[in-house]
Amino acid sequence: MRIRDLMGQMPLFHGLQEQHLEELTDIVVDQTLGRGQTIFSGGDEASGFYVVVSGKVKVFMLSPDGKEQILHIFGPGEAFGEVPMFAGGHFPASAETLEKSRIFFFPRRDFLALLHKDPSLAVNMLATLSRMLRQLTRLIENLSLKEVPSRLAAYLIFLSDRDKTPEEVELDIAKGQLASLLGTIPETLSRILNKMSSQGLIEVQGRRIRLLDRQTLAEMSEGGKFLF
Amino acid sequence: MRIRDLMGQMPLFHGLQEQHLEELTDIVVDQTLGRGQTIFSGGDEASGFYVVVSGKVKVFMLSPDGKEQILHIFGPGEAFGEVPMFAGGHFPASAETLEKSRIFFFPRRDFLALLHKDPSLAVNMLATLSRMLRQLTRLIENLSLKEVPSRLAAYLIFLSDRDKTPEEVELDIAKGQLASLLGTIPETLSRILNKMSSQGLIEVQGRRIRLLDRQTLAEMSEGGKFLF
DNA sequence: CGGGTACTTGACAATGGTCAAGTGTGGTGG
DNA sequence: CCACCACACTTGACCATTGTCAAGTACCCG
Repeated sequence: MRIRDLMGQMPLFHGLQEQHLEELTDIVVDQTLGRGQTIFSGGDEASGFYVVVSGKVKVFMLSPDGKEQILHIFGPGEAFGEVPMFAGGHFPASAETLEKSRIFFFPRRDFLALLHKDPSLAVNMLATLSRMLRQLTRLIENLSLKEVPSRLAAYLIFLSDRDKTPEEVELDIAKGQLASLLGTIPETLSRILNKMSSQGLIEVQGRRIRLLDRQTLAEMSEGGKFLF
Repeated sequence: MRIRDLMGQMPLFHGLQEQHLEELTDIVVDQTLGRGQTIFSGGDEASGFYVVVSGKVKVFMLSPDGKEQILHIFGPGEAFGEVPMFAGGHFPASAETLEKSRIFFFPRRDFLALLHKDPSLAVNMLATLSRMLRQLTRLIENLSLKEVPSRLAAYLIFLSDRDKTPEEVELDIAKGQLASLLGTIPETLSRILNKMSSQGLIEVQGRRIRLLDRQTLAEMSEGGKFLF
């Protein structure tokens, strides 16, 4: 598929003038990375931002002693690494592929020029950043105000809603990565999955999780402290 | 002071065309609120966003059982509540004055129209949102990857840098609010202040805190930059 | 089939939150 | 000017949640 058409499908570039889309295709850098490749590291000088074409990219931070907190996992059509474009010059977090991924890179200079020319591009970008702010707000809410079981319940409900599979979900990331996304460690996640199973809330078979009591899971995810 | 001049000083409106600044003065709603007044609550429908002219506003979330997590405290010249302007229609968090404050409110409709007309306004807004993203990223890093003493140390160092008072800082918010900003509760904060005192790191006299061992505090905070 | 990674399980420790009871302290009204 | 009240903060005893360390098991890929 042509680069031009791929970009036309990305929300970030919706409603752009044809001429500007063409200009973008001229400045974009197309790259394909294997699984587990580093795209940038926290603190790195930034010279542009990225969009996922295919695959999955995690954006995360590391504590001094190595614990990882995933901020977000980006899939096809989603942009990441925009913050240094507009504030400061370095990345506040790190990015790495979770699987073989195709990535578009947009150099800062050229992109900023285009931003000033096409207001819809700027407004799209504002929408993108706002969604990320909302997202991070939720993450903070979860980390600070809820316990791990609530976060897990919320994630399961979220997955089942997203994939429209009310009674069963399939994790699209490894359990260890899920732990990091939920702000905990694999051991704790494992124990909680176990506990939920023995309480008849779920049934775990590898990455497939059956939601036996969606009702209770939904209540837990609201944050109320229940039986644990 | 004239509204026009006040707005001219706000980073958000820097570099705007004179004509557009004038238009803004026509749509702005000027209001003054006493201490502890609610500006909006999480989940509320949003019809615009806000800028602090004077005073202090906290943006925060509440857990179902009442624990509060402050996301950020906004001072003069800072904008808040922009997320629903561009993504979804409701506020993800709540806002309340910490002291008597003067606030400008910008209605969504008129502001969006202006955004499409003046690219520098859009770019300023991108910068504002990006800074907030960076900030929330740090908050998440702290909540998830550091313990409370580290967060406190980082906050003290941050304050002393910000106010350029290397050996002593004056808290500009109540200790209870500081606890909520650091993702903990007053009791825990109190104990940690105590511990740091007995370790000879600091000396506490009400809201005045003497930094006796800046070196160690800096090491504890690991990385330093904190942006509350 | 072998080797490494991912995951699980157990015993333990510690961080931080809960509850309850003080101790200021500032502001207001008598 | 002082007494009092409300509110912010402190302190102590306790314990729940979660992380650490150390093995052990399952499972996928070559």
